[in-house]
Amino acid sequence: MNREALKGHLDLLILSVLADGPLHGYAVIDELRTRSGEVFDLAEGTVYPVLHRLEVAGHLSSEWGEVGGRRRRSYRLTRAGSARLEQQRASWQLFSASVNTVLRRKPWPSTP
Amino acid sequence: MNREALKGHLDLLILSVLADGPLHGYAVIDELRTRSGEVFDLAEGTVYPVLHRLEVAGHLSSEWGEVGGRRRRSYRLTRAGSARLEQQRASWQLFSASVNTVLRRKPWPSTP
DNA sequence: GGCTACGCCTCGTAACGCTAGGTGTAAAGA
DNA sequence: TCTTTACACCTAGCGTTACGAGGCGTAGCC
Repeated sequence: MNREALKGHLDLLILSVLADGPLHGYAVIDELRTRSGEVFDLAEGTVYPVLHRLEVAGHLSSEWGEVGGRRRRSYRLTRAGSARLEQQRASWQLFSASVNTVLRRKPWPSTP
Repeated sequence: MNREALKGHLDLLILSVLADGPLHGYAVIDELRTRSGEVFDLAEGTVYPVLHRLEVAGHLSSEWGEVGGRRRRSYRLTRAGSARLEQQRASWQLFSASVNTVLRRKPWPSTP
């Protein structure tokens, strides 16, 4: 898979897994890996900055907790985050449909 | 549409339109805009460097010509370019399918 | 004569994902 | 006991990329 393929689509993926309930960062990575069938195996250095960015943007809210002696920061979608997710979904639909259209186009059949 | 959405997918699109026959740079832009229903309206500063990069990589070959007093550089897919296209296609299929899988996943239905 | 479309080019910038490095706890294995 | 692995967080810097802005030149139209 292309190294840059995720660019511009990562927010969508992360918002998407968080739409099914709050998760902490590490769990987001796990969830994405599992759901995608090991295709998306994201580095921590990839995911954490995104979570921070989304929180600053108001699309996520976070809450510190502790489980089994380990600090965790749990993220949940805000109302704005849900709206953002829907918008990103639509954006993805348009994008992928357009790519597929370009890909499917074949040259004119020979008309003898 | 996301500003970065194209990243990592642009080569695929360009190789794809060139698979249906040689085109010069300006025509590539036109073709992509038309095929995508105006969705992909790429800047020249985006496309020309990609064509150069793909040529250096051996995926395209170019030929200068003149039509109506205007210089044109026509690009055509090499054999390596065709192989690259197929590989990129497969890559896109995997990527988009994986994104869709992540998007479609819903929380477990309540089992009362 | 000026504007638009055609047709090519390059430099600089911003944004992004990721590598590499760091901190710390808990559990499992040697 | 010591070390490794998994969990869980963080950040600075790097490389790639698409794109904006600018430049060069021709043809055709108003």
